[in-house]
Amino acid sequence: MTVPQPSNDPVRDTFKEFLNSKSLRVTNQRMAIFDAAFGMEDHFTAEDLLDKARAIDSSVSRATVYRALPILTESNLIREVDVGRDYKFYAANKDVRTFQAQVICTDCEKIFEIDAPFMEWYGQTVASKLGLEVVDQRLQVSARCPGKKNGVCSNEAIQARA
Amino acid sequence: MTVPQPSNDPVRDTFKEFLNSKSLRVTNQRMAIFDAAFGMEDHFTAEDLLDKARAIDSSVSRATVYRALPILTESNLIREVDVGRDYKFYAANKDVRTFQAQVICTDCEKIFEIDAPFMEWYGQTVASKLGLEVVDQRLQVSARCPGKKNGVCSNEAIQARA
DNA sequence: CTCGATGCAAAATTTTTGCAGTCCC
DNA sequence: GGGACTGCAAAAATTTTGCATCGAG
Repeated sequence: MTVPQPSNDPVRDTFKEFLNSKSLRVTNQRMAIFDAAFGMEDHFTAEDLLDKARAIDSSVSRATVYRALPILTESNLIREVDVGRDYKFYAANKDVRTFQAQVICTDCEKIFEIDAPFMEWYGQTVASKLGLEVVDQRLQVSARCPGKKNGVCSNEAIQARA
Repeated sequence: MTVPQPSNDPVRDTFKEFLNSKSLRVTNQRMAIFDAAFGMEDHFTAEDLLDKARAIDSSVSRATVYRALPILTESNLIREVDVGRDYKFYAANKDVRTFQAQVICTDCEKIFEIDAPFMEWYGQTVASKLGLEVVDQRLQVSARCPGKKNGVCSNEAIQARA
C-alpha cells in the first residue's frame, strides 16, 4: 500500500536507460505514460492509459500515448494482450517470469493471467517444423461463468476495464 | 479443378437448413456470401469476402457481408481467426476435426493451420480451475523466416491475403 | 542550437447502424 | 402482404498522421 517513490524505482530507471540506448529522449510525457502504465492494477487500454497519464501530466495527448505504446512494448516493460476485441489491451510486466496464457471471462470481461510454461516449448516445436523462428505467441481461453446471466458474473473480479 | 455444383453441395444445404432452423431467410445475397466463403482457398477478410461475393452476385453490399459473418460463424460453417491485426480473418470449415493452432509468418504473412488436439484438454483444465466453462480458445505463434528480410519469405506461400 | 517529440485536428480503417425500399415465405 | 433483408451512406470507434511548435541534450 505504500506509494512507490519514482526516484527510487529501478524499473523506471530501466526505461530511461532503454530510451537512452535507442537515442530516444526522456520527456515528461513519456515518463508520465510509463508511470501510468505501472500504476495500473490490471490490464488497460490505450484510452485507460491516456486518462491515467493525464492525471499525472495533463499535457499528455492521445497521439503521444499511441506513439509511446510501441516503445514500451519493445522495451519489454509492458506487453500487448490482444483478446480479440476491437481495441487492444496492455499490461505492465511487473514480475512475469514464465509464459502467460489468458483466460477471458465472457461474462464479467475479466482477464486472468495464467502460467503456461509449456507454451515456450510448444511454439518452438511447431515453428521449427515449418522452418520458422518464434517471435511471439499467445494462448487465450474464452470462458463463461456457468449459471450466470450475461453481464453479471460471480467472480469477485467484477471489474473489467480498470 | 472441377467447379462444384451448388445444387449438389451438401454443405450448402446444411447452411440453408441452419437458416431455416433459425427462421432466417435464404436470400440470394446470403447464398452468394456462403459460396464465396467456401470458394476461398485460404483465410480471408471481410473485404476479400465482399469482393468474391460480388463476383457471384454484384448486388451484395458490404453491410450484408458484415451481417452475414456472425451467422456463418454461429452455424460453425466458418470460423473466426483473429491474429491480432486491426481486421479479422475468417476461414471456411472445410474438413477440420481437431483444434487448430495458427502459426503466422511475420515475413510473408501466411497463416498456417496446425492440429493441436491437446488444446481441447488444456483449455478445460485451466478454465475449470477458475470455475469457468470454455467457450472458445486460440493458440497462435508468430514466427519469422530466419535469414529473410521483412517482406520477402522463402515459403512458397507468399500469398498473404488471398 | 538542432532535431526529435509533442499537441491538435484531420484522416484512415474497419465495422456498425438508421432508414427507405425490396423480396422471401 | 407482412416483416425480415438489403443497399446506401452516414456514423462509430480506434489508431495513425501531417504540420507547426516546443524542448531535451
